[in-house]
Amino acid sequence: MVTLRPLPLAFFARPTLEVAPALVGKVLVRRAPGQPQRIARLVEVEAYLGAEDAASHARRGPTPRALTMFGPPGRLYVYLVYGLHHCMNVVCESDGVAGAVLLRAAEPLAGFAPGVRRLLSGPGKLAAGFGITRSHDGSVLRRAPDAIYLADDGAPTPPLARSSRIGVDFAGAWAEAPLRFFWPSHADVSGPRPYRG
DNA sequence: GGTGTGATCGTA
DNA sequence: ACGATCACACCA
Repeated sequence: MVTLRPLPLAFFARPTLEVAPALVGKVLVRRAPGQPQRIARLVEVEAYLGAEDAASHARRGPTPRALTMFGPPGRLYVYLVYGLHHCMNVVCESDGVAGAVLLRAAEPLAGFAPGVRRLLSGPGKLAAGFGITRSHDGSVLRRAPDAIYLADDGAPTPPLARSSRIGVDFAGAWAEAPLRFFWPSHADVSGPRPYRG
């Protein structure tokens, strides 16, 4: 049994561009009632910035959907995409400043069905794997029954690559900004294989 | 009030 | 390559 050190809220009270790469290799943890504790290691994330970022939900200001992105750091920002899938983000920056990191893919470590390939590869699958829905929007990351949190399990810092973000072709010049951070060649990274980098 | 649109995924 | 499916953002 490894020691899980929860990331303090101060970890997220920093520029989104600092937090995003630092999250690759950290673990996501959730224990829901009557279920085994689920643990997975993040292998792919994307940074979404404020009003200047044409790919970000914050680009139109604090609209009802994006309001959580403008709130205090260390909370989940969850939304529904394409009417079907949920996407799970962690809010960064200080209260009042928009910024969030989209959690895109993770390697299952414990509590998931064994033998399933790439079970958490893709933001929709990652949110579904942890049972995260819109009802979790705005919830604080914390180690508590049924809550979700991010932790450092003492594993060494993984190799890191960056690329443009996925699925944001509508965003003009911002579509090409290298704001996707991932563990290159890791089997659980999302997207077509071999991944584009 | 009506309309267009996605930070995706599975199948063909 | 495409369809599923709907909250939300925008316009009127």
